[in-house]
Amino acid sequence: MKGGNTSNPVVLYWHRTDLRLHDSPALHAALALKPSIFIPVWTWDPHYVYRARVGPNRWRFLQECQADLSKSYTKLNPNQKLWVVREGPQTILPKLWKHWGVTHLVFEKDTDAYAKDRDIDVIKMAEKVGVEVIVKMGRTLFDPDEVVEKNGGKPTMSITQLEKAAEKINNGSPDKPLEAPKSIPDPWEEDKMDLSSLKQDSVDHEPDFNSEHRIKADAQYSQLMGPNNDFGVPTFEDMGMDISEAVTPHRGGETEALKVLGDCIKHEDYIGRFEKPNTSPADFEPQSTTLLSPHLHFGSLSVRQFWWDVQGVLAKRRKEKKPNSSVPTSLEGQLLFRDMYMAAQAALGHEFDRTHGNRVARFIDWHLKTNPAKKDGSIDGAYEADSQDAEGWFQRWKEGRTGFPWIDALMRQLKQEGWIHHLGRHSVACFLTRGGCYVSWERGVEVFEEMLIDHETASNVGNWMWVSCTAFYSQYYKCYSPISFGKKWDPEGQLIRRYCPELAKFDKKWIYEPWRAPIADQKKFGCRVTGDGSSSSKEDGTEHTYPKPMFDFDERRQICLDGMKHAYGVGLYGNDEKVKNGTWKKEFDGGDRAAKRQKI
DNA sequence: GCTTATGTTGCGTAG
DNA sequence: GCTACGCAACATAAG
Repeated sequence: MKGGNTSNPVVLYWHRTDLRLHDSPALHAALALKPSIFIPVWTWDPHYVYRARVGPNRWRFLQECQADLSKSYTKLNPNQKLWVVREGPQTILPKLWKHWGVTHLVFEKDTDAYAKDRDIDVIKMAEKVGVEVIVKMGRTLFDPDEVVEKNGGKPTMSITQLEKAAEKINNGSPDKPLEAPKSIPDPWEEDKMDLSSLKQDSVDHEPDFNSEHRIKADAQYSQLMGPNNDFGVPTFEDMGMDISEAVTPHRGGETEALKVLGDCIKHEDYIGRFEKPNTSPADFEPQSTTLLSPHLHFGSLSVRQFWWDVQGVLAKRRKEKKPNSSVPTSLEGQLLFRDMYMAAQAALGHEFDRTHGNRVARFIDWHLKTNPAKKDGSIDGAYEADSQDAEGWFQRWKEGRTGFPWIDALMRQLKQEGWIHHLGRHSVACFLTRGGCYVSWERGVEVFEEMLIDHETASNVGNWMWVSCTAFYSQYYKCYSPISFGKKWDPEGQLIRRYCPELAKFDKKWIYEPWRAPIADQKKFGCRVTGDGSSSSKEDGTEHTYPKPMFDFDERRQICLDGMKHAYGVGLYGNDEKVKNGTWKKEFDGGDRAAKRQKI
């Protein structure tokens, strides 16, 4: 790679998945160039804005991360901030290189399949015009590509595989965190920073996966430098969205992330004895886990900082002869799972997030399967509407009106707060797929993608495949019950009372199964169990209603179990020819099994 | 190639 | 409140 003017480097730092100053190997490398000019940018990419499913809560979290980072830059240098430009990186970056006389482009490595393609394009363009590119890994404990290589080129399908691969990289020890910079060089003077003379490339507003959240036309791309021409962080106003819809109590930003981490680390007993299966999915205020996952997603917290802070506590406890929990249920184990999914994603690329063509995804004759990719390899998100029942169940699941209070409370918590406990995710995911609705895990992935503030493609897709027994895990006969699983953690039904307030007065005897309460009791508790929970089914008057269960769970569990057993017996995977050409149906009684399943 | 143990986190029932 | 076990039984790694 030919460098530009290396004696006076003009460094463009491209923030993406690293909204922080602490422990950023890429930022460290950028500043090590001793830039004469340093410009940290964020490209407000139409691909993410329109083609990723993002709900109001995650937009808000992202904006808080951007605003906090911008403020931190300004604190170190009053001339600095995060410079947000409104255009796709593939078109705006070459214009910026030219306009600002950039010699070096520096960014953190990404594992996402779309991001990888995008970065390859950008690197090629940079090389063409003599801009030197520096890419550093910093998003995971270990470089996912290196993990894959040490795993024999195969996706990591168990935590043991991940650990063994990590052992070969650095004796299983991630790099130590780097200090945040103490100073930041200047950008160009105001006149040269101004981009008014640049022509903005046209932006494809359609399809807009997030249109349902827009209350008016958006003006995100009205000006390259934003509506105030100040490179400011986009607002809900710009996006045509209503900020009052973003009701999550969880706050974004590096400052907040480091504060939460610091508070967690102080509780040494909690850190040392942490076992995920023993943390309650029903706890709120405070939650039973750290809530640091959204910060890991946006990079407002470095995962290696988290890892080594935890290691510090564990070492201290070992010295004090206090017991520590172990992988995989410990806190370290949770972070290793994240790396495991990242490496699986890195190995599989575009195959990873769908069934079709996926070599590790079992083929199961789910309802509402994603349609196969078009000839050009693209998928438009459409799915096969093979069952009206399943479509209805899917909508009721999504909206939290299945008639099973434990499921509905969790789905409403998810929608309101953008976060639910991992075991709560298991519970609702099992219910949608192999333990209730027999709907494809691909539908669940999309709903979580939209709603979760900590949405990480690798972990989200990986966990959906896990829980649906599509990959990673295969004991489909172990099924979460929407009644007894919640009861075990929360016999009083506090979570249900909070998120399904219409049931708040129910006796604990009925709170998980309100349809079984005698009518007289329902009247006494001020809530009738009737209808399907849709707005049209609600009776007028002051009395509350809660929907009847949408099916008999025990019956559905049996039907699902039978379906899974058959699919496992057939043994097809997503990359099988029969899956690709549709002849899989012959193995599933000519495609009749789905029809039979509905009639039961 | 065989057997055996293990695998992030289940449920329902019996004692 | 706790533990043990049947459930119906897969994939993978280790020996």
